[in-house]
Amino acid sequence: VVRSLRRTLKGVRVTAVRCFFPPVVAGDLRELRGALEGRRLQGFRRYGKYIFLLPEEGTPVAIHLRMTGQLLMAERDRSPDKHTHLEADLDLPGQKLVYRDVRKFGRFALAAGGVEWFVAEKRLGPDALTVTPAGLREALARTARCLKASLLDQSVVAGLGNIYTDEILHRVGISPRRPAREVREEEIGLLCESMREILYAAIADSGTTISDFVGLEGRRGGFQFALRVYGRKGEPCSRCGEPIQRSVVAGRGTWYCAVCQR
DNA sequence: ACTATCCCCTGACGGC
DNA sequence: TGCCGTCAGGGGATAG
Repeated sequence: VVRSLRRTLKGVRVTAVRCFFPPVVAGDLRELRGALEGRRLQGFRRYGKYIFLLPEEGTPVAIHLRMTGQLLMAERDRSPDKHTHLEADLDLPGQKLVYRDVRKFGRFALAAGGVEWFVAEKRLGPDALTVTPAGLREALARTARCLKASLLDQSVVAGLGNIYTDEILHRVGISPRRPAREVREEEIGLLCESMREILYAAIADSGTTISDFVGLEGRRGGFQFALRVYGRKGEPCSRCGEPIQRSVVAGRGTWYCAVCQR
């Protein structure tokens, strides 16, 4: 999404912001409008699951899509549907930026002290694309939780959700139930590599669409067809052929191979 | 201090 | 056909 925002909206000015569902803005809507209206969007960043819009000389805007949030380019004269909660008019002829969210979990917030401040405030750990074994080792060593619960904890590593965590654990051959502190040194290195491999492959495929995710142009991702375990209960493991299992780990549906993952 | 659980919210789906 | 219960999951709040 951030890559698309850069291609489409770099240097574009926001001319007006309309909100149709106030809770989508965490904080004051007037302040959000103040941060965006009349300003050019000069940059876009991502940290973990957060997207940051960086207006010229202004306060960054943090966006979390949660489960079903969508940022979309739309025609200016198109009227908002029941799931559209926020719109930004742009100085692009005939276009606007739309935020839709069926389940209303997603949020816009002001990062008043800047991106780094926001990341610290939210207690986010190292980003999953740049985390080093040293950075992961410490967090895993001092917890009593299982590995899957730790990887889903955004203060341990920022950016992994349920789907990618299952895929990463299958790729490195570790059980989601393994106590985090019992993950060996060389396995921590493999975990870090695997995060990058899975996430970059998913990005190259424009994301994973189980139900709602679409990119800025409204197109579904393609990585759901490359998933090895998530949602594939009973299908043969891509590595050993044994049926994929499903159970609940860390309160989440969890798919894994009981033979390959120990 | 750390961990587990509940809750938000809507649509899809299964059972009757 | 329609009604009801359950499930999906990110993260904040709350309980233990």
